[in-house]
Amino acid sequence: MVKITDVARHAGVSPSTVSYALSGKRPISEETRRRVEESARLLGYRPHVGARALAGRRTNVLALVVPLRAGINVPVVMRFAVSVVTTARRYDHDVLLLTQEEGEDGLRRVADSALVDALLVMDVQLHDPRLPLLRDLDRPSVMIGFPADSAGLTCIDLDFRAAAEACVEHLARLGHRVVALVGSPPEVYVRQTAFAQRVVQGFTAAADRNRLSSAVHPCEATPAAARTVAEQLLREQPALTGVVVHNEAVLEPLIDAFEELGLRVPGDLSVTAICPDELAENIRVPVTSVALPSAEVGTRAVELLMKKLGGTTVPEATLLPPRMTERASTAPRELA
Amino acid sequence: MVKITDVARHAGVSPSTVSYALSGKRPISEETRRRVEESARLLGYRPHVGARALAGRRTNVLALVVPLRAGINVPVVMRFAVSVVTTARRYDHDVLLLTQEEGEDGLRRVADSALVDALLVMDVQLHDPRLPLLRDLDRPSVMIGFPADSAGLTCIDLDFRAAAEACVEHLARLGHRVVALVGSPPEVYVRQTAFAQRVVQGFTAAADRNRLSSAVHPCEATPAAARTVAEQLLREQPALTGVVVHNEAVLEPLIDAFEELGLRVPGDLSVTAICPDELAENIRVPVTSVALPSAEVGTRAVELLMKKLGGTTVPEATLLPPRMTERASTAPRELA
DNA sequence: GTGAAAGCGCTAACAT
DNA sequence: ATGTTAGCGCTTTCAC
Repeated sequence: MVKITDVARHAGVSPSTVSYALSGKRPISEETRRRVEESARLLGYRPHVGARALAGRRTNVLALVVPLRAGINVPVVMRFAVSVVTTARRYDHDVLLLTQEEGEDGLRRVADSALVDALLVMDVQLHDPRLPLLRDLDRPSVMIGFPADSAGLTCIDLDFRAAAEACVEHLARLGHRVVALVGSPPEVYVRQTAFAQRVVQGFTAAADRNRLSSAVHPCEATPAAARTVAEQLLREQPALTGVVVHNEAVLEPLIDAFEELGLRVPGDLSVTAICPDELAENIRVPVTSVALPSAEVGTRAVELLMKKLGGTTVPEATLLPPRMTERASTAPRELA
Repeated sequence: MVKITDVARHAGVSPSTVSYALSGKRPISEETRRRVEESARLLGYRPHVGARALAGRRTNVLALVVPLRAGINVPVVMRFAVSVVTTARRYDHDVLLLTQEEGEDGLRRVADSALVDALLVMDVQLHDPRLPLLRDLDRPSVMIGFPADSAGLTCIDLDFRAAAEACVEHLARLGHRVVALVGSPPEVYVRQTAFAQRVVQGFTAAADRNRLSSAVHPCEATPAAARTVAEQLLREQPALTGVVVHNEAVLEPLIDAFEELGLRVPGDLSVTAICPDELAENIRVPVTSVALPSAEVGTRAVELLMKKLGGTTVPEATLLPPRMTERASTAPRELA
């Protein structure tokens, strides 16, 4: 293993000069800096992270806590994780993967043992048991999602309320007067996940504002449930012509079910969704949707964390504005 | 921060005794051990991993390299990753997440900087550029998948050849005489991923052994491609009654396509697959399948790594035997 | 602008 | 069975 003293000897300077030349934490003559960098490169020097952590109280490692519970969308989590790792690397940081299962103990463990400098927590619940811990921890953290009380925390997410409103406004502009929201599985609401509730709030508010008749239906993540909901919708709202779907798993089955029930999309029924673009684009009828920007959230979250590590204060709440793409699933209401 | 000297003072022993009592690396009187553990618990002592790594040359962190390229199945990767993290925790280890993108540099970086003790590499190619590095590294590693030459490496994977054979044997036993394999997207073969080729070999060998007429078709991961392949199959092998699918993305679309072309599954056509059980169970026609045991592979891979870290020699190759579950998609051939 | 030297908290070899 | 102590490789005063 090549260490800092090796580089120092090779460059003809002292170890501390190597350290400073490489970190830039104090002025070094251009000439020395060059020689040191050259030597480090030549010898393939990699600072021992343990030693660095011990002396400098920095590991350059971030913790990422991923959920693995029912109702979460795996590709979304994965995309998010990859974007976190990629962005972290741009800031010369690595990422330690923790599962939700480890809970508060896991967070405390990696923080107290100085394994990580900062934490990124996904899938935050309205009354998340980890919040007090995260507030107290001496290490900065960023949460993906919003709890009921986000004071003292840094949170980021898609503006789900605005996303739902955008969907409804779009349908209203197309002349639709009776709309429904097909939402997440019931357990998501029971768990009190903020984003699901915000979608409902945005949906309802926008529907009321536009004087639309509206209804909300949670839906299990199975094709059978989609079919059931479709039938129920037509029974309870016979004049229904606009649907907002916030449930990746049933988007396609739902459209199938509607068509099997004799409704053409978008001829008889306009469908919009809040889902990853990738999904919206690749189903039989490409769906007008508000994107779930997992990659962007990941990038932004890491950037927030880096600012906090650097001592900069960052806004407590970051809401990413919805971005809607019109596709083949929405059309003006056909007047009977 | 509470450190080992704090615990030592509290327990009335020396720091080294605390270290030994906690690690069990030398005999400690029952009485002392108990006192030390009690003090550690009471004070909430967490060894500083940096200090431990520096002194003990062990970080208790594993690197996991995940693929993120075209043609890989995201939920499978995620399930695998979660099982790796969970198993690693059972051995008191954490997991650092690396992306394939970082390539050899990434591996060298985390190894040289003593960030990790060992490496787990997914999605190994037949002629993987990382192999020489992994052979040379002073740190143990385990690969998921098999390269062309696995000498000197530790590899583990489902026995894909046996899996394909099991599918064909199953069809043969049911009386089918003309069979086809719908395989991975062409790029997977071009990349020379071993498992795809082994499936082809197993399929062909078993078909020949049973004197079945057979054909192999790569297939893009889109419903349109599935449709095209289905049509092509019926055109080129009009007597086709058995299909093996090794391509998660098109399993359901393919069955849909066959039925739209007038073939009932399993009435006219028996379908088997090599895919995650979760997928096989949850499509319209539950499919007889050989499971893709991502979670088991993850667990076993970590166990192998732990043995290697402990100095035990482990077999170079571990092939998990296929496990087939019969479902609704296969039936005896109807004699016309 | 650069160097010398004191630790950071832990483990393990060396004592007893 | 336990204690003493010398580092592990780095960062960061403190000195010049």
